[in-house]
Amino acid sequence: MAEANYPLLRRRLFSWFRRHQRDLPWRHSADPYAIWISETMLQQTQVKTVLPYYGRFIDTFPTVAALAGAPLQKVLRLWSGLGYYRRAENLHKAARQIMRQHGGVMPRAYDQLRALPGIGDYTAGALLSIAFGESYPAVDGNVRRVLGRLLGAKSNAEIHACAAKVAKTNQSGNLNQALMELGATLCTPREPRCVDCPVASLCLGRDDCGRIEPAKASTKYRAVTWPQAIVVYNRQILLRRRQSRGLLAKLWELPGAELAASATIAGTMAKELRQLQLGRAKPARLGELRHSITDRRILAPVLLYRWPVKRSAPVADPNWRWIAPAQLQRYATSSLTAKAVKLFLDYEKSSV
DNA sequence: AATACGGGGAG
DNA sequence: CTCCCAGTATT
Repeated sequence: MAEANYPLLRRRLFSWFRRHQRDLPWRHSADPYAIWISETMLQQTQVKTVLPYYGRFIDTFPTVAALAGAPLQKVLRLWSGLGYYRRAENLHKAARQIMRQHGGVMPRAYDQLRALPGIGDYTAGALLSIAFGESYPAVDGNVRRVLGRLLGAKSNAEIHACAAKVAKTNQSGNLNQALMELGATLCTPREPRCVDCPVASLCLGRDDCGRIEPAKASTKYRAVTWPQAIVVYNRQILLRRRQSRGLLAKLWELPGAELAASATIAGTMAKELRQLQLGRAKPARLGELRHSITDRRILAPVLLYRWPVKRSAPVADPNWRWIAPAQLQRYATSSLTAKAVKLFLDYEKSSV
């Protein structure tokens, strides 16, 4: 790792960022709470995906107190489709902790921020620098890549040292954002646009990023079949709530399950719908969805079951509920559930 | 150090 | 289709 002209680097980054930064809603706010929400939504999630969620969330929960006072299900509902739902649970939990321990005011000390669930090293640095104007690095995937190419920083320690030097200024929030913005718009993982880069003349990896790019770990995917049951009775469909831990915790979903090895769709659905006593009802197959959840590549056949009208009081379990399909958006669900219900509604519309 | 945890978009 | 990404918490 070579020495760098940090003052020049900071000047170039800052003036480029001032001129070329994207106009994003959270950049209009100086409220640490709003910045916290945006940084949490942006964890492992692209700007374009976050955009429709951010304003809605801030409007509904404008303050720490509003978030802390809301029921978790309402928070999860506003998070539906954004993924990594633990982030929403942690936000809710952290808001309540801030009410208890900090009088409802976002703490501005590193250790206090790190003690909040869902705030790790990156988010703590982002809040300290962007929201509180402290000279603190914020190292995310973009910064890691940018500094790797720009300065040849390889190890974690090197990258942090470089990031800290870049941020060693009273504009650390803007400098940190400039590094991230550069990584998101120009210094992209593939096909970086070095011709437009404000620091290309200082860059060790210019036009040679391929060789400076760290080796990427081989990702392994699992092919999964996960049937989705639309059980219809009296224009309503059946929804159930998932368990409190693990994948899609506490979200509502259509009955169904990941097929175990060597299991069949029919056998799995018979088990999942056992308490409904549908007998040997043969479902109609409305179509197939493809969806990804973390490492799973899901193939989801959507199956339509008609509830036998004569049976009464179908489901007593409070974690199962009949709903009108149009009411789905009142429930916290994953995108897979939303896609399956949409498929059903489109099917109904076309078959009338 | 590995693994779990969503989802959409790029190419 | 494969690969990637504005991370954190758990094991």
